[in-house]
Amino acid sequence: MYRIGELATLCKIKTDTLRFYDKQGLFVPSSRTESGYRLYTKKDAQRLRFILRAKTIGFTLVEISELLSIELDKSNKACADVKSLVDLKLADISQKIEQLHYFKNALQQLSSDCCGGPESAQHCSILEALESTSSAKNRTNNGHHQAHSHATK
Amino acid sequence: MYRIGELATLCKIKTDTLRFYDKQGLFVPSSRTESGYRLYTKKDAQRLRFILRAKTIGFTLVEISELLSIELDKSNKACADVKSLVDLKLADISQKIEQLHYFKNALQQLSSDCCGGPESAQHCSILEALESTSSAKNRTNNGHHQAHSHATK
DNA sequence: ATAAACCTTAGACTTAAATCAAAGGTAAAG
DNA sequence: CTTTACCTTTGATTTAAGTCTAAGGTTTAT
Ligand SMILES: [Zn+2]
Ligand SMILES: [Zn+2]
Ligand SMILES: [Zn+2]
Ligand SMILES: [Zn+2]
Repeated sequence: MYRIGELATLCKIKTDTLRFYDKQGLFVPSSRTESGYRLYTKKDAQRLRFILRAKTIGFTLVEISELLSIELDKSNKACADVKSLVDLKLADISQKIEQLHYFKNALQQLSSDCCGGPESAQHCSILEALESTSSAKNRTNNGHHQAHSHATK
Repeated sequence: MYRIGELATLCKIKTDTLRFYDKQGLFVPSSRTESGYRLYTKKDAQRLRFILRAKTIGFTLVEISELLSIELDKSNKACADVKSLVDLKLADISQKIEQLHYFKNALQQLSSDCCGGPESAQHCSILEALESTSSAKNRTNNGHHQAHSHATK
């Protein structure tokens, strides 16, 4: 059983945040002491870690709530409902990953095309890199130094 | 040459947003009419699309500015500068992707364990997993339908 | 000539997710 | 017994990225 301060330091967040989550109904301690102290179990801590992970990945608190709150309604919900919600998020994430990959490829192309030397970067273009990855353009010449003149002065 | 309203509708954003970006120095029209109307070229539009794409991926406007400043400044920058900045962003992105993958896997695990049927979610594996968040649970039995009674009634 | 689109500055409001502070307590630990 | 941790409520402030409104004016299009 953790008390609010313990859990907070354990998860590197503020007690304020935990009280905030509590008030929002997002993360309610599974019990209280007689005197009202919040008591969190290890399971609570795991749930919190789940929440925090979800957060760092870009889920909003509302979305996280949604996921967690199906739990409360579960006798009225079908497996289909639950699964579809998860699958929606899954599609979301997949798309984001895809877009990030697209970006990453473009930047990687740019980086590998760039000699990294002290000369002017006139011909290094992020926009062009992104354009070219989107349209699979003429990447025939062997990269940057063909386009660059500075390397072969 | 687009005027602010044209570009806005073209990219499905508000003119307000464009003026905002202008004021922030993030996205300045490449010219103005004599009378002061903003004029955007096709290149501007391209730049804007870049910005919007970057935004949906989760870059902040500041980060996007950084990315673009590489572009604007490039004649004053050396290849080394460009490359190091790009590589920094690359690391960023890679980390983001990694995190997203982590979460995707978690969701996929949940999703694939659920029958997705019309029955009560009372014993839905997804909810059970969220309840306990013990991701490494007894995954020995072949998943959801062992736990469920509804599938084999 | 009138409406629609644009210009400016300036400030208020919004949402999300906190964070901070203050007031006025109770409980737990050394 | 006193300090520290906790409780409550309320309200202010923060950051990001806009959005909205208003006032007062100019330009463009029909
Ligand atoms: Zn280069
Ligand atoms: Zn070079
Ligand atoms: Zn099922
Ligand atoms: Zn299920």
